[in-house]
Amino acid sequence: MVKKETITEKQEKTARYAKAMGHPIRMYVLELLSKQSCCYSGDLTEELPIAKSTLSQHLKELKDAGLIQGEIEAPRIKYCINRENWKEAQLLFRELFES
Amino acid sequence: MVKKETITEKQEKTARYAKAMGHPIRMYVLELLSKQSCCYSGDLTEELPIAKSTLSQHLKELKDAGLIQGEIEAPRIKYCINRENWKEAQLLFRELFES
DNA sequence: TTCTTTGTTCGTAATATACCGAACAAATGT
DNA sequence: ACATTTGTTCGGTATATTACGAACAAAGAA
Repeated sequence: MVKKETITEKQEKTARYAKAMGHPIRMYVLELLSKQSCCYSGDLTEELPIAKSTLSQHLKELKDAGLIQGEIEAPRIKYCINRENWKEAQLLFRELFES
Repeated sequence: MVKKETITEKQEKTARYAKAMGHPIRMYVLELLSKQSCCYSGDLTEELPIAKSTLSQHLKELKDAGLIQGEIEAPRIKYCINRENWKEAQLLFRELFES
């Protein structure tokens, strides 16, 4: 199975991370979580000028992209950076910029 | 004029760059241009599996985001990285990941 | 059990993105 | 002047994104 791909898997992956980071709200969340350990989405709802359902969607996108992870800490959910993928993204972007 | 902003200008800017990078085609172009000096869009049309009009739109987005710049070299247009903004983006992402 | 808290999912609407081919514009070549 | 090359813009369509409030689900508190 010969695939003549012009776009590499790495580029696809980097683009996927970039897309997830491509919104101010999500950037805000990522920066917050990368600095402090974790947070609850309730905290974010208070700080941010959006409905909780909207925030939920943004968090889902970040989760789907693998950049954050949620841990149930009833009755709330504690969100943290997904350190493994965060590191991967860090590396991908570093490679992109340092080339 | 007191503005209670939760999202910083820096985060907006980083998100804008990230959004522009959030597509495989655009990531391909950015990586190519960051490595070599410049290229012509005709070269890209041959390599990439998209119509030239579609490519033109992607290039426009990268230009609007300030990541690349086009220089007329008739009858073609030579595209290069916008080094100044590329550096800014590099810095913004480095700060994001290193915090 | 019933109420409250917390966050997701649903339904919906407005806007944005991605893509194509056709038409167009600008400049060079014949 | 006319044809060719190169890339943008236009018109259209399909899909994705962003946003909201309402409804829902899960789990602890009264």
